[in-house]
Amino acid sequence: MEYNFRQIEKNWQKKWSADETYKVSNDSNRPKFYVLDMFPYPSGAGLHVGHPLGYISSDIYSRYKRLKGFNVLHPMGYDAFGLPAEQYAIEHGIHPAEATDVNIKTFRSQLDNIGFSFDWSRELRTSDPSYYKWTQWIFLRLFNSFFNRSSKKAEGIDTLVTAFEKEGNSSHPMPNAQYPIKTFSAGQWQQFDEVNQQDILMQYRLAYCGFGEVNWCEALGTVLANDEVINGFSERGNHPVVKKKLRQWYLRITEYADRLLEGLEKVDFSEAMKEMQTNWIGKSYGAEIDFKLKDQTELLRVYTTRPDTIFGVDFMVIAPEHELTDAITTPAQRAAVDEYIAYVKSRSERERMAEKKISGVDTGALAINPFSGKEIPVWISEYVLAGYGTGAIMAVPCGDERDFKFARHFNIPVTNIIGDHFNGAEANSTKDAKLTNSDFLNGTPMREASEIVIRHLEIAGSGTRKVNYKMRDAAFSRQRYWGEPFPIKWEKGIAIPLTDKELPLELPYVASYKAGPEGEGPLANIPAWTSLHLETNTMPGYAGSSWYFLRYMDPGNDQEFCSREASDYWNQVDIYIGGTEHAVGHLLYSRMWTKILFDLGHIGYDEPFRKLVNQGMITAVGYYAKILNFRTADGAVRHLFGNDADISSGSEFVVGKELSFVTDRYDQDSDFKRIPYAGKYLDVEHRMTRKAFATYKAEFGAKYRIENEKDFAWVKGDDGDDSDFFTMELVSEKMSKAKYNSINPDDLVEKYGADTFRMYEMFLGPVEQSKPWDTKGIEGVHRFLKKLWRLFFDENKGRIWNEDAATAAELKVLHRTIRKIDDDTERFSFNTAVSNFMICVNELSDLKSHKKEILSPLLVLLSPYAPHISEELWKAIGNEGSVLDASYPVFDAKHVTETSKEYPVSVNGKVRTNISISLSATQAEVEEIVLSADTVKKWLEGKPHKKIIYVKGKMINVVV
RNA sequence: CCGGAUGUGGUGAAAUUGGUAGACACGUCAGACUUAGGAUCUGAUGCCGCGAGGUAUGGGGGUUCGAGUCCCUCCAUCCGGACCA
Repeated sequence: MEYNFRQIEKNWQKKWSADETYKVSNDSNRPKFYVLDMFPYPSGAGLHVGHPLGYISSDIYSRYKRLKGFNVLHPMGYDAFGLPAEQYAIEHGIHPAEATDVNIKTFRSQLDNIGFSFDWSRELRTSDPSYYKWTQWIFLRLFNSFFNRSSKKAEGIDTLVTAFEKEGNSSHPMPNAQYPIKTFSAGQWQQFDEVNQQDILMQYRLAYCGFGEVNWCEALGTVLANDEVINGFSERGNHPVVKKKLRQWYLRITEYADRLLEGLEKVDFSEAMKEMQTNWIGKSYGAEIDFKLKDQTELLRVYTTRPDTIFGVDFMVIAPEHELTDAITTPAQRAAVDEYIAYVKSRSERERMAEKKISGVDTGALAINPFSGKEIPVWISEYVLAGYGTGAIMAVPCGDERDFKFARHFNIPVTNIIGDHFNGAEANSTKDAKLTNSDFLNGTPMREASEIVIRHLEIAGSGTRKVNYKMRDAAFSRQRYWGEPFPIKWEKGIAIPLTDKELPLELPYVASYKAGPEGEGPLANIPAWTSLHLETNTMPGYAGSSWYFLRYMDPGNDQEFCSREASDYWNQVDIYIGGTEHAVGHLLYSRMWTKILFDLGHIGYDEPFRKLVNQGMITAVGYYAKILNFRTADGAVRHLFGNDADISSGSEFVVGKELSFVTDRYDQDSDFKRIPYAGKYLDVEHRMTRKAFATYKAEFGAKYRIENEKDFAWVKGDDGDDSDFFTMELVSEKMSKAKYNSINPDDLVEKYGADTFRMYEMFLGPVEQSKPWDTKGIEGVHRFLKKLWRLFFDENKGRIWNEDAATAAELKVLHRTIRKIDDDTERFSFNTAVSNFMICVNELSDLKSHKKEILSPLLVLLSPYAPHISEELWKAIGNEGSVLDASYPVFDAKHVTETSKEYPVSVNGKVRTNISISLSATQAEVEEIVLSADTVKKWLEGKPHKKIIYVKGKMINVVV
């Protein structure tokens, strides 16, 4: 009887599915546990071996918790709406709905292949009307609420209207600093017409519509959120992104900045993750200072985090787009300023970011230092951004590098306010100096000075304490088709929300999803849609994923997004597993939505994820032809490095630019030639021989096109073709279908089985760590499972397991394993757990142990990792029921206690020998034994020992 | 430039609180069984050395009886964020 994993795995998968083994009830007297994976976007490429890493971890943990007596929720679904799906659809000429359907089928079959314990009866997809009905419903809650800054929580917009009617907006300051109306009284409110009133309310709503600079991506034909733009290019597709003013929907996430920061203290995320979110929110403390301008009535307001440096201000810089630029420019500087503004306008965002050239123009205006009365020139320069702070800065060159470079470039004199800390050659941003040249602050440590300055400013009325955030409100609309329609219609410029009864507002089926006539979404092309004045934008990808963890709790509910009973029972996600790439996007948005739903009383907690585990990325190995060895006409062997070597005339072969392996667009600019999946054809020195290359071509040639091989320079060795070779470079790179470097789990499951695959993925290393994929090592894990099998069955003899009583040695092995596996699993150390299984099976094999008493508990331990083989053997040795419902073995210390220990004995810190000593030995006894040992005597060389360090159960060290 | 993480054999990696560095595997080498093996089993395998022994966790320094682990400093790689005032 041999280990026929294909048969075994298929059988059990069928059985588990038929028995609904993984169906989870909301009604249980066992404690709950919620394990969630970040659900995938079902791409056309399917899963590669990197994806299941997190899923396997969560699956092991879920099964482990189940054995430990918990009612475990472990669901899976699909993030099916969004840009990538639509791009894919356009590229392949298929409707996104169909493409998504096909892709999901592929995903599902790949997932099923690995034997996960997902409760598929709870599957959801964000593009399903029964799901996005509730996304729209939550959107309406956001639309109909505002952030009350006094209570620091979301409240219904009707409370705000009541307040306006009674007292204007005196208790609820206008959140939008750019809005023309800042304050109004109850009387004024009554007199505004409806459009006006609605417009004001729009400034308060948590989901609001406004005009704003957005990240416009021409190639994708849409607006992107800040986190979807990387260095001026789209995250998806790497297309250029420009700033553009458009009517957009936004989420007022800035109001939640503080709550999002505070919340980080009560969740178990990695420090790195918290740091990333904190940086993204970018809270800074400082002051807004109003500078009077000489001969002008306007005030120039700046934001600074360093009010303590107020006496070091040598010039002011305002953004070229600043609203005061025009008004304050003196006639003498007019021409230069106009010219500079024209220059700035001609430059793209990208150019401005890329180039570090110092540029700027003096406006001729003079600002007046509120304390010293010093007159300070006001410049414009593109290094100051209109969008941050007030779009103007007070420049302190001795303490700020950019300011210093600017001052030096334009010969502006620098005031030193930090004494010895400033060397005149570069700025020093220290906070540890005592101030100099600072009037009443002279001698004050900088850290104390900020407070003093702010107090003085507030008394003088020329400044206020101010907290600033880097984070902007999140753009929440896309000019695209494949997303949730907004449940909003427009009448006379007023956004009217649909009623809950009108939901879902279904996405109409269209044959073509090209952009609308004026850059709007494709929905603008549908007369039936526009005639109802419905909003033509759709929601972004992160809408559906911001609350999906709640839907799993109560997936079929058509009355509510999730019943309060269900969300109270399952509560927060206990373990959330996914990649770091969602650190700022998805995680911040879902945390915000959770807080809003909590504030409005729909759920009972305001953080969605109690603990977050970030799985590392599995990288691929890329193979590049690096060194080519070739023979020239004069017979010399030469080495050609990549394709950048210049081949002198007279060589036997024409090599160089013509030499190439054309495989994909990524190698166009590379110095090396990519040869996909070359791994198993290389020898230890990463050399590809001519013979191996011929085999390679036979297998992959048709698939990946290898061109111009005739120009390839093979080295002729003395012993024939075998010694012809070229050397390849191996590099780590991201797995992607386009790079022809991804590995499909299906292939590995087919060859080794799901259990082997699962354990091997875990065996690679710690879950959180990124690591390269190398298929070679999988054999070792497969051998382990076969070896396990042989504890039960012999190829020839059949059954060899028996029901004899276990020996002390066997029990010791078992209980050591129980302790290790339990501990490792609990702390997500799955790689060491796999090692410990191997050690256990090796030891049992050495003991020739085939006893059910030992093997049964072992199978329970193993079942989270390798469920199929565990279930098969569990049944084969005559156990009742499923191993999945067995109870977890309990560690008993009495089986592993030792009476003596083989101590490493060191002399002066170097281990010289091992001596077995009873664990109950006293210090004096140990000293006597150690000193009488021959080896120790030898190393002491007759010298007296100074002292003997004896750490019970650990080691002994003799100090001379 | 700022922030975070990581540096251990040919490779993936262990070492939970400062206590025998390299567990467990891959690979390699040698051997056994076999018609054959890409099956299975046994042994060896950080480096130098015939050996005794020496030496070794990115480099340098420190604390300690004892450091991969703690402290200082420098270097390298990866990942984020970057004209953020």
